[in-house]
Amino acid sequence: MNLKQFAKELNLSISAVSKALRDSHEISEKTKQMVLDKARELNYQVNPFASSLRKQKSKTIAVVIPEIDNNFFALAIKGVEMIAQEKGYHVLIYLTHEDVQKEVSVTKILQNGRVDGVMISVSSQTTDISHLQGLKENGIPLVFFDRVTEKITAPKITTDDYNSGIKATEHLIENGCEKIAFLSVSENLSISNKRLAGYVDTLKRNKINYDDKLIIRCSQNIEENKKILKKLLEKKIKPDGIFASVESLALTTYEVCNELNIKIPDDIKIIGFSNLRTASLLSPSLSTITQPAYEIGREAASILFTLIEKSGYNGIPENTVIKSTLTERKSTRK
Amino acid sequence: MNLKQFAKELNLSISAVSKALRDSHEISEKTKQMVLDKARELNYQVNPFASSLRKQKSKTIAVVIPEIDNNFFALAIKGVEMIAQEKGYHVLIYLTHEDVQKEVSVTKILQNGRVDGVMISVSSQTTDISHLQGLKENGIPLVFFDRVTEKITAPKITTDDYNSGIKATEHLIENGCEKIAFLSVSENLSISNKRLAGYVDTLKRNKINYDDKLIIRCSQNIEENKKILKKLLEKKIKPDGIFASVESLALTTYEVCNELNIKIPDDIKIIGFSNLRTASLLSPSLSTITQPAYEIGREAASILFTLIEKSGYNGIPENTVIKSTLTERKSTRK
DNA sequence: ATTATTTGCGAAAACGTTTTCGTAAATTTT
DNA sequence: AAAATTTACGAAAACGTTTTCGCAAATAAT
Repeated sequence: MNLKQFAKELNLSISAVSKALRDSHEISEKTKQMVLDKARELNYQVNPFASSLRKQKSKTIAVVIPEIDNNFFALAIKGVEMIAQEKGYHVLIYLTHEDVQKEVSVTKILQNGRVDGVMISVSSQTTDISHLQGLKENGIPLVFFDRVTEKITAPKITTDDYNSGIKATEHLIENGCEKIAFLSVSENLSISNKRLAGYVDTLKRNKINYDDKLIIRCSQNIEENKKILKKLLEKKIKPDGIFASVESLALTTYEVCNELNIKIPDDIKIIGFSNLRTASLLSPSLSTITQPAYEIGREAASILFTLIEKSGYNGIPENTVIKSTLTERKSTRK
Repeated sequence: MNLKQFAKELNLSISAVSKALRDSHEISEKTKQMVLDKARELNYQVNPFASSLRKQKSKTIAVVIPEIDNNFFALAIKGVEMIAQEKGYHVLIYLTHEDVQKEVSVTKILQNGRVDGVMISVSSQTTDISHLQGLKENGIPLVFFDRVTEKITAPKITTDDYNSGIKATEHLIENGCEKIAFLSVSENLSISNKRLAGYVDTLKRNKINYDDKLIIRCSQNIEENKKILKKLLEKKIKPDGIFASVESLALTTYEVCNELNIKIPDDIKIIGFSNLRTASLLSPSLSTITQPAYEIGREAASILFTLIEKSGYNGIPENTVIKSTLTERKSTRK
């Protein structure tokens, strides 16, 4: 069913029907009503491709994320989708699996106008950002969330990572830790580095000397990380505190401690970034820094939509920071 | 950058360039190479809307799910996205939040050809399925996964829910339970009913008399469920075993047991469907039926793509069942 | 050396909208 | 009552592809 047939049914012109459907003032109320009624009767839906082609607008955004089986990103998407649905937008999902190559190929594909805007949380391997610059050059609005990069000017929605790094480290120190390991995923991830900076500065302020053997670079692979952590925890001078900069690493630490029979929190205390509902049900319950993932998704989407709809509008802050919260549980108890 | 400008640069016709890009045999190898080189140089990308409009194909599928902050669905999407990326398809996500109305409006929107196919896991409130029938009538291939409905003919990918219901119930009985509650989310959800049927039949086979006060209908709301479960567990004749038919209910049970100081597994044993990585880290570790979510996503996507690409092909089974696995942990220990 | 066939390309017609512009008829203003 | 304006609609030109046809030139077959 297309406009041509539709128009014929009503003995109207294609343009009249089109205008009526878009509630144009050029069409009388009477015919508008007639058209609307007929549209309902025929279950007429405009062809999105014809419409997008003509209007040069897709009413679609893309969300590019490194992984989805991670409550943080799942919740962020939930937030995005909520706003998108309100605004009548469609949401395309692309997973990069932490692979820059995939990130590059995805952004290339998105340059052709398929989407009106892009939200991205960069992969942990991303250093060169020319592919993202490419999007901007093609006039496609871009918003970063959580995993941002300083190298490009665009709205960025994050949590207070530096501050959270401080809070987590202070929390461990207050509970008696003196030798705190920082588990990181990548040296070129802004969130990792900011959290690390908070950790380093807090050690300094507490006159604990910084030992770079305690900055543990982990990988994306759980089994590999287990090996790395086993090596760390089997040392005779093993750390007495662990600050996991991402959820997965906190869990891996738990698993390794179980295997090595290391008691949390007696032998070692753990705090980690996490959005797990089960944090409080773990054995022992896990002290966490929780990011407001859903709100981040909503906020990022809102900003993207104003970017799309009010091009030229200058009131959008480059950085939006939403605070995360520290929840103290048994894994850090004295 | 469009074909017209592109063609002018090479002093070729639009059609020649278009054909060259699609590797047509009508074009000589020499000019094909020239066109391909130029395409790379100019970073030419075909306009997806013009192409879709002309070809009546969108290279896009939709995934409609009730929620995303649930590891099962997150993993399923991961599987779908993997296959889609291999096949060069795009993936649109729609969340219904267990709301039929949203499901109906989403499927209406999808009827206009925006997507080449739809994958859906129906909301727990869905009973009338005319909106899904509508998709089929519009010639849009449809595949169900996990939450299927018998009322419509279409490929369905599920786990062996009936069998899993049996396994879980038997496991509880073997470990000494005699009064097993079944926590259900919805009376009109096939998975819920099949799991329930397995439970009922197993009780019968073990000569345990069935008590319909032990079939607990829960809601989507965590707080409400807490109230319901508290009421159940505060009874003097409270159950000695819980079979949670979805992940969220197992966790709520844990939370309520903590609040009421009921000891798992001594006072009550729990088994639940779940894809949580943290199942083994809970206190106590949770015995689970784990569904191969990722594989379900992959399989459902694969089937959808053959449906799309080989229309008329009859070799697709109406039902594909992928087994789930029972993992025994401490929450059901004797 | 003709005729038949193949090769390589271009013109033009879709695909289904949206939007500009033109223009009768209806209405308002002088 | 004539002129000016407004109202309500239609014709037609985009939007950027893909694909069918047509047709020269090149090659192959007689």
